[in-house]
Amino acid sequence: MVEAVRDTVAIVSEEDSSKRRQILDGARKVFMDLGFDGASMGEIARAATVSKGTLYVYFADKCALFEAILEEEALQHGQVVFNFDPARDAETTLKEFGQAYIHLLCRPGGGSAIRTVMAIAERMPDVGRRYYGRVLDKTINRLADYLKAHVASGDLAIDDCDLAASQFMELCKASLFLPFVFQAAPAPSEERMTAVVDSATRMFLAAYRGK
Amino acid sequence: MVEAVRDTVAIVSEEDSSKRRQILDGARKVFMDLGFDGASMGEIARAATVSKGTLYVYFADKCALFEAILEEEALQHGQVVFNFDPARDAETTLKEFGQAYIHLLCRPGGGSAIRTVMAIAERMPDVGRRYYGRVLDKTINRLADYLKAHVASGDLAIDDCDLAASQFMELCKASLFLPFVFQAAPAPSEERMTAVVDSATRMFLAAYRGK
Amino acid sequence: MVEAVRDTVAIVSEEDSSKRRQILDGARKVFMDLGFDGASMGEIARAATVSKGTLYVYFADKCALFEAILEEEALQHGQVVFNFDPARDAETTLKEFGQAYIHLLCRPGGGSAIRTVMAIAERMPDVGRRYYGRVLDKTINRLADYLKAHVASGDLAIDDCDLAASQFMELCKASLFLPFVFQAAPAPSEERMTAVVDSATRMFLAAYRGK
Amino acid sequence: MVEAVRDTVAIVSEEDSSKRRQILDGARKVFMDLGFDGASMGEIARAATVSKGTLYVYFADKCALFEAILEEEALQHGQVVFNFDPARDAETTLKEFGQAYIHLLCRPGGGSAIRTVMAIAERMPDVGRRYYGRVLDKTINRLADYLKAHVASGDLAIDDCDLAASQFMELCKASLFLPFVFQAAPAPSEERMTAVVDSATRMFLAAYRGK
DNA sequence: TATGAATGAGACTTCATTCAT
DNA sequence: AATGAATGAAGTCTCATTCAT
Repeated sequence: MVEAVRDTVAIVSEEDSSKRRQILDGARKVFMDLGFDGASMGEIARAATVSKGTLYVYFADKCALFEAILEEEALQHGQVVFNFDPARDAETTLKEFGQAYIHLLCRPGGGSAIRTVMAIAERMPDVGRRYYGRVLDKTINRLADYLKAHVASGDLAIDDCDLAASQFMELCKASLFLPFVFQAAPAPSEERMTAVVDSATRMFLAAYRGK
Repeated sequence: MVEAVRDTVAIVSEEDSSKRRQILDGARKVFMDLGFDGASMGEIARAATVSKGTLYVYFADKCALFEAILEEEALQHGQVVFNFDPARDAETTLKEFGQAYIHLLCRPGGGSAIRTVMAIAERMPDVGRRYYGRVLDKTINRLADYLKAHVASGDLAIDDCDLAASQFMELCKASLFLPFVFQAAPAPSEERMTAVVDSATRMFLAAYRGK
Repeated sequence: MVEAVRDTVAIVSEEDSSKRRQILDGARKVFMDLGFDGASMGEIARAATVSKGTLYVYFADKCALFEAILEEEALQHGQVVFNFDPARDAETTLKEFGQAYIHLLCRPGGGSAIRTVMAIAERMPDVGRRYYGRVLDKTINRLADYLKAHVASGDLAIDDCDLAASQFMELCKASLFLPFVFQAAPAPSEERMTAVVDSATRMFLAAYRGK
Repeated sequence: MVEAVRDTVAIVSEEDSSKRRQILDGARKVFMDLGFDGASMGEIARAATVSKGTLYVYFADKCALFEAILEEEALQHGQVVFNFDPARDAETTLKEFGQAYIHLLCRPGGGSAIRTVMAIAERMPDVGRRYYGRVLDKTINRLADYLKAHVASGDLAIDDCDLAASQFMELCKASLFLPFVFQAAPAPSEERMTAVVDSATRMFLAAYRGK
C-alpha cells in the first residue's frame, strides 16, 4: 500500500513537463514542511532548483501552486484507499483499510497536508471545502458504500452507514493522530498502529455485526 | 501608601487591566479568523481598538500574545469538561461529556483554536506540544481516570483505558468535526450532535460494557 | 588626580535636586555605554530608577539630556587638568598633565564621551562644536598658556605654542588611545601609560627645550 | 555555454554589478553623513536610487552593507600610504607620508569613516577591532617597519619603533584632526597641513635622529 | 521557455514623546 | 512633581510578483 503511494507519485511524474514536475515536488516539500504562509516562493524555487520566475510560468500564483499540490495529494489518497471489494469479508477489509489509512496520516510529514489545508481553511474556505470533498469525504463515501453492501447482505446491521464509516475512521486515529500532528509524540510504531486498528475493528464489529 | 500601590496593582490585574482584555479579545478574533501567520499585528491593533505600540506594552511579541490566547482557551476547556464524578453511571456521564465536548469543538469559531495551533505545530513545536498537553491530553486523562474507576468496580471491561478514552472522544467527532473544521458544512444541529453522541456511547458500551 | 574626578562628581551631586541627579547619573551610564542612538529613554529611566515621564519633567528631550551630560563632562574635564602653575618646571608639569590626560581618556568608559560626541558631530554639528570648544580646545589653550609663560622666561623655545600644546597632547595618546577606543585592546596598564607619557615629554623637550 | 555563464558572472562582478556600486556609493554618503544609526535603509535606498528591496539583494543586512563600505575604505587607505621604500631618506619619507596621511584624514568627509566606526565600536566591537586592524594598525606597522630599517642602518636611534610610528602619526594630526572631526573648523588649508607635518617631522627627528 | 534582477507593499517591532492622574 | 499607560511614526527586513533579456 505504501508502494502504491510511491507508484502513484511516479506515474504522475512521468507525464507532465519535467519542469512542472520539479516545481511540484519542490513545492510539496516546502509547503508541507513550512505551511502555506511559512513557505516562500524563493524557498520553493530553491527546493525545485528552478528560478523564481519559472514558478510563474507554470502557476499563476502561490495559491494556484498550492492547490495543484493538493490536487495531487487528492489523487494519491484516492488511489491508496481503494480496496473496497464488497466480496471481501468485513473484518479483513476494515483492518486493511484502517492500516492504510493510519499509515497515510501518520507517515513522516503525513499530517502535513491535512494540517496545512486546515490552517488556511478559514481564510480560503474554498480550498478547505474542496480538499475535504475530494479527499476526506470521498473516502468516507467509499467505505460507506462498502458497508451498505454488507448491510444489504445482512452481514452488518447499520442504520447510518455514513456515520459508521466516519466512526471507523475516527476510531483508527484514536491515540495516534492527535499527538502526532501536534508534535507531542513521534510517529507511532507499527505495533501500536496495528493494535489500535485491531481495537477499532473489534469495537466497530461489536456494535454493528449483524446477528 | 505601599499597600495602596499594591492594591492598585492587584485591582489592575484582577480586572485584567481592561486594555489587556481588549487586546486579548481583539487578538483572539483575528488569530482565529486568519490564523497565526494571516493575522497581522496591525489588524489585531485595529480589532482591539488599540495602538500597535500598546500591543507590545502588554505582550512581548506576536507569539506571546498568541500563547496568551491559547492559555485562556485551555482554561475554558478545563472548566467545561469537568463532570467526571466516578459515582455517576457510565452512560449518563459519557453522553453528557460527549455533548459538552462536541459543543466545545463545534461552537462557532470553536475549531479555530485547534486548527490554528495545528497549523503552526510544525514550525513552533513547543506551542503545539504545550497545547496538546494542556488541553487535549488533559481531557483524555480525566476521562481515562473515570473509566479506570468503573473498570475497578467491574462496571466496564477495558484493557487500555487511555486508548478507550481517546476512542470515545474520536467517536464523538465522527461526521461532525472534520466537515465543520474544513468549512465544508455549517455548525451541526443540536439534534445531529445528540444523535452522534448517543451512537458513540452505544458503540462504546457495546464494546466495553463489563459482563 | 583620579580622586579629583570623583570629588568633582560628588560635589555636583550634592547640589542639584536629587531626582535630576539620579537622571543624570543613569543617563550618563547608558549614553556612554550605548551611544546616543543606542540609548533609549526607557533604558535611561530604568538606569535612573525613575519613570519615563519624569525624564521629561527635567529635560526637554533626549538631546537636552545628552547635552546636560556633556556639560558635566566638560566641567569635570576642566577641573582635572588644571595644574598649570607657571612656576612649576616644564618636565614635571608635562608629565603630570600627560598622566592625568591619558588616564582621563583611557579610564574604563573614558573614551566614551569623545566617541559618543564624535558620533553625532555630523548630525548635530553644534553639539560637536560646543564639546570641542569647552573640553578639548580649552585644555589646549591652558597648556598653550603655560607654554607661553615658559617661552617668555626663555625656558622653552616654541614658535607656535597652540600647535605645541596640541602636539604634546597627541603624543600622549600615541599607541594608547586609538586601540583602546576601537576596542582593539583593553585599557592600557599604568606602566605603559607612564612610559608613553615619559617618551612624549622627552620628545617634546628635545624639540622645544630652550637653550 | 557553461563558460559563457561563468564569463557573465565574472563580468558582472568585475564591473561591480553597477547596481552594487550604486548602492555602495549611496550608502557611503548616507552612512558618513548620518552615522550608522542615523542612516536608515530607506534613506540609503533613496540616495542610491534603488528600491529598498534591492539593498537586501546585494547585502544581507544593514551591518553587512556598512562593513562593505569599510572594506572599500580600508583598500583605499592601503593604496594611498604606500611609499615606504627603505632606501629613501627619513625626512623626505616622513614628510611625504605625513602629507598623504593628513590629507586622507582631513579630506572632505574623510574623518567620517573613523568617526562612524568609532561611534559603534562599543556596541559592535568586532567592527571596531577589524577596522583598527585593517586600517590604522596596518599603517602603523608599515611605518614602524620603515623605521626599523633605518634604525638598523644607524640612521635613526629608536627604542620602540611601534610607539615611534604611532607618535609620528599622532603628531601629524596635531591641531588639525580634532577640530576638523568635531566640526569645529573647516578642512585645514594646504599651507597649514604642510606646516604641521614639517613641524612633526622636525620634532620627530630631533628626538630620534641617530648620532 | 527560463531566468534572476528589481520592486514596493507590508510585516514585526522599537522608541521618543504626551497626557491624565 | 511624578508616574506609567498609551501612542504613532519610523526602522529593519521579507516576499510575492513583474519584466527585460
